[in-house]
Amino acid sequence: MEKYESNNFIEEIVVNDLESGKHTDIYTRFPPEPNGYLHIGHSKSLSINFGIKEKFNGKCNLRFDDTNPTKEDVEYVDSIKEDIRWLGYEWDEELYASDYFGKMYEYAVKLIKDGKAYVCDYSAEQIRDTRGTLKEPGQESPYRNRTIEENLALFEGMKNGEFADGSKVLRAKIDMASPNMNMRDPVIYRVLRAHHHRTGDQWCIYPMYDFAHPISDAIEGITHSICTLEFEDHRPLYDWVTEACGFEKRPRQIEFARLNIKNTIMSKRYLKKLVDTGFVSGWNDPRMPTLCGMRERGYPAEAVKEFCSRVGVAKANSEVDPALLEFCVRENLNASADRAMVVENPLLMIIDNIPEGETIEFSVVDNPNSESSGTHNVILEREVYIEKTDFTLNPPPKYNRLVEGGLLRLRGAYIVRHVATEKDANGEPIAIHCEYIEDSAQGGVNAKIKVKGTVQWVGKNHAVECKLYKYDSLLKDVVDDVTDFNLRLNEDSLQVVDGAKAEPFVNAGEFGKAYQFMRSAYYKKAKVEDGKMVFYRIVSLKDSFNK
RNA sequence: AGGGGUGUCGCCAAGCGGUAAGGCAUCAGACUUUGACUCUGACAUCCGUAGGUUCAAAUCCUGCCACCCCUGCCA
Repeated sequence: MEKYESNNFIEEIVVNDLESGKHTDIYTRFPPEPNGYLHIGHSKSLSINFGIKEKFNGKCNLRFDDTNPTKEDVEYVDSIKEDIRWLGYEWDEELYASDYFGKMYEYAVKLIKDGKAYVCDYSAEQIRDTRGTLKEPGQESPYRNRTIEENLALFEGMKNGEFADGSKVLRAKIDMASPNMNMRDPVIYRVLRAHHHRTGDQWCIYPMYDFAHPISDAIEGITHSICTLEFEDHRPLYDWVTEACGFEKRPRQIEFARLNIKNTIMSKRYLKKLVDTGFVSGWNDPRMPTLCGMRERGYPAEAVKEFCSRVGVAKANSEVDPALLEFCVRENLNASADRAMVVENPLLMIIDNIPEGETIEFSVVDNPNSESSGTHNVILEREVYIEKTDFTLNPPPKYNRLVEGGLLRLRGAYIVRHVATEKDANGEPIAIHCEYIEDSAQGGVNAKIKVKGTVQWVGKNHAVECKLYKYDSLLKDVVDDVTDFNLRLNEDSLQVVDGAKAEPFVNAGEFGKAYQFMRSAYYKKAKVEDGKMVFYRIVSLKDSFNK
């Protein structure tokens, strides 16, 4: 038998079950309720469930937990499928809890016949009032000892629409004195006249999660039912249901700590509110921690998966540093993103020994970190822009860019020597004069001259102006008061981008591509706005100078 | 008459009685036609805490402390 090494406690359980012969085939499932979009937190569950499928050559179903029609919608099932595909996971079967409504009804009837469930006429309030408290036992319902025949007739009446919403429920007959609140005769079916996105108006009773989930798992032959920590208390009920229903092969529920990221909103309720109130443009707004938001922002799917893998799986509540996610994004983009030059705060540089109107073309690699990289041409001319911060009259210690009389390499082109500075009334530089050094381009005899620094630049007449959206993620403290969001949206309109790289951007097919703007950040081409290209910042580069 | 969980470096996380892996972050240095990347080095005498068992404990036992979850006809 193949030897497996487990990376976390869940995989360890799986390995043990394989080695002990308890299971020969592993089956997991990802069970979202279609009531919202998937966010980065879900990717951890995805990573665990599909990770086990892939690692142990097993199967994993996508099953929508659609037992509460009042909250669910097809819009959500479509988006969930799209996001899972984006991550590159392939589910074996696409199923819905609602597929089993018929079977679940039958199992409920079986429970009644076995004396393990009863119809209760209590109102929701009465049930609450008799449930007891954390420290005191509950009281048994007066309907608890109805005859099997009566229960059967009443339950069928519930199904047939003879009773008003909320007037009757089916309860499991377990133990009103249990210290576990979930075992105090939990409701397993309620009367609810709501249109279901799949079964329409066929049903007016719907099973509760605690009843539907274990049955769905068991029917599908799930071996390991992985969920989050808050369901630990439900495990006895989960086991009770599969046992009472008489399943031969009973799945094992395993719980792990959900993913939290420092300063990041993960609550579906808040995210929905942000969307509904129009504070963001939609679920896929690039500031959102949703998978589609991150996709829109330019995060590579592989980076998200790598992040989940680095976070690990355990049972301790934790908050992961968002820097880890950004690291994974940078790591991925560093290998894949083409480089482009951009100047955000331009300072005019006049290269005196290039005649007016003359241009010099240089070929530069798109991505020096990639062996299969293509090249593109950049055009040097008499007047170019460099970043304001790349020249200073008063260099601080360790400053290695341009100073008066100093040398500087224009990336991909020549080394230039500073000769003069034009200043405004306040003594601030408004333009600098330089001379390029002959034969200092790559391969030239003077190319090896040592210069302190290399900077990006754009030709004045060959640059394209675009817009940069420097989105920051929505911050948690921002939504503490939902009426007063501060969205941290910064829009910088700037002089940009070396023309050679910019031209093709207007072709639709080029959108979505990520670039590293030299010495600033990774950006993604997003759209055209007011005739200008719009870039979203994906993530910043590490910058040890600006610290 | 409460129950169920968790506590190992700033943030995650291995560890399963034999004397504290790894990653992120941080700091220092090297390299560099991106102050990026890469590379090198530093970074827990200590594992919530107090006792106990043992030749030996983060790992076993006992008490205590802290935090999380549970009183939906939500999932």
